Amino acid sequence: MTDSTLKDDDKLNNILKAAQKKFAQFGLAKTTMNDIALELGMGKASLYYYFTCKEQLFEAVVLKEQEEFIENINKSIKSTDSGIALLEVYVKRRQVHFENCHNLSKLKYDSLASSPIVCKLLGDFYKKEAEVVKTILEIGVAKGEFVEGDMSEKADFLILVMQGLRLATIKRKNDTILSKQDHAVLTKHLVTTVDMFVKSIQK
Amino acid sequence: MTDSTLKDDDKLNNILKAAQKKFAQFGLAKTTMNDIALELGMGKASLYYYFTCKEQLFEAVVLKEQEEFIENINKSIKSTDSGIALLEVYVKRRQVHFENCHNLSKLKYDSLASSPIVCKLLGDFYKKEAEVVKTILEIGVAKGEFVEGDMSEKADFLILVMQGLRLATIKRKNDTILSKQDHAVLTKHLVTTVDMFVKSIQK
DNA sequence: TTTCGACTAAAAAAGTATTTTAGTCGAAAA
DNA sequence: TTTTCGACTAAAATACTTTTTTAGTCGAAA
Repeated sequence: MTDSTLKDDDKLNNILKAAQKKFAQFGLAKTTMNDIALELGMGKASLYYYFTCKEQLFEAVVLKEQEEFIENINKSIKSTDSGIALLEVYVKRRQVHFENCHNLSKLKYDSLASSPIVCKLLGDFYKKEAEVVKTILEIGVAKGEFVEGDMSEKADFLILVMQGLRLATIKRKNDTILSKQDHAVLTKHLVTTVDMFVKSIQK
Repeated sequence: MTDSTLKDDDKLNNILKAAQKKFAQFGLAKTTMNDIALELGMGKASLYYYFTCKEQLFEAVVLKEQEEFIENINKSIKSTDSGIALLEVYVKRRQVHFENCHNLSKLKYDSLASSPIVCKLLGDFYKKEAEVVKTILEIGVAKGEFVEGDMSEKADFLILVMQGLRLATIKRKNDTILSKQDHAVLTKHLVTTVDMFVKSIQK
């Protein structure tokens, strides 16, 4: 790797970080390319040297967030060999991820919340999650913790319920951003759900 | 009860039915008092003889829907004495209710979806449901089916999960109205959830 | 007691003018 | 050659204005 490539990566990373900050602050629709350029102290036109359009930049930010989360879980998968323990880790890490940097989840009331790019990113995230949970469940089966069966279907179901708990919690709070306390309560409910789920597939 | 009271009730019922039909068709915001009057073949002004405002009429429609559902469940409670069986009945009846006549659930994209009256009605429904589910769970405890504990909390949790499943299902369908098939899949997920829940509190 | 035509005030909708913003391009730094 | 940016445009968002629709009233009539 040459020096110039390193510098390129650094520059790109700075842009992504600035964009992430602004998108998290204002949402996709209300963040302008100028906002991001200003944050970086550079001209707006320069951004277009790195990204062809605003949506591509947003996509890159979200993809980075998603990858960090998934990699994080994958590390745990390598170092833990209990399906039950992994599910516990998973649900808690997931919560931290949503609480801290999930730019997608902040788009609830963004006018672009159901734009093609956002839908695609949400769908992709769900697929990645389903894959990871399926892997965890299969580890549990291999270790003799869980009964055998269609783990793909069970993973989908668990994720659906977790997504639902988040949505229902937000709705009950009149669609406002969840407070620290709300997140804590949601975490408790999620853990209860996972416990219940584990019990239902446990040998 | 006199003849005239009967006639009054009949008239009121007709208005409620017409209003229910129109609200289900267009939602709260897009249904005009004229639409409802036209449906009844009467003048708009006459409606104001029975209801002081549009919101009061809507409230009456939703309250009627809610009462029908709750009464329906209460009948089953009187004729069944197994908590497990009652939960199964409950989840299925609930689905039928949402599928057929839940005017509140059709307001997702209504501009008045978060108006005070709608919020109040949703909150009231949740409280009524929580009460009913708590009663069911307590029957289960009394019959020795379920372990003892805070049944109020457990009822809240179960309802939260059920609400969540519905919301998550709708969201995955890009916030469109659920088809018959979608409802069937949702019902399956709800039943699975209740089974899981029962297993987790079973003696 | 119940119905409704005629009315008003307020809100929604449609239409228009103005401003902002995404994205381009060519020239100039680096 | 790679990167930056000022100046520009077309399109979209916003602000503003006018027109239409609608909730709700009232007095008269059935």
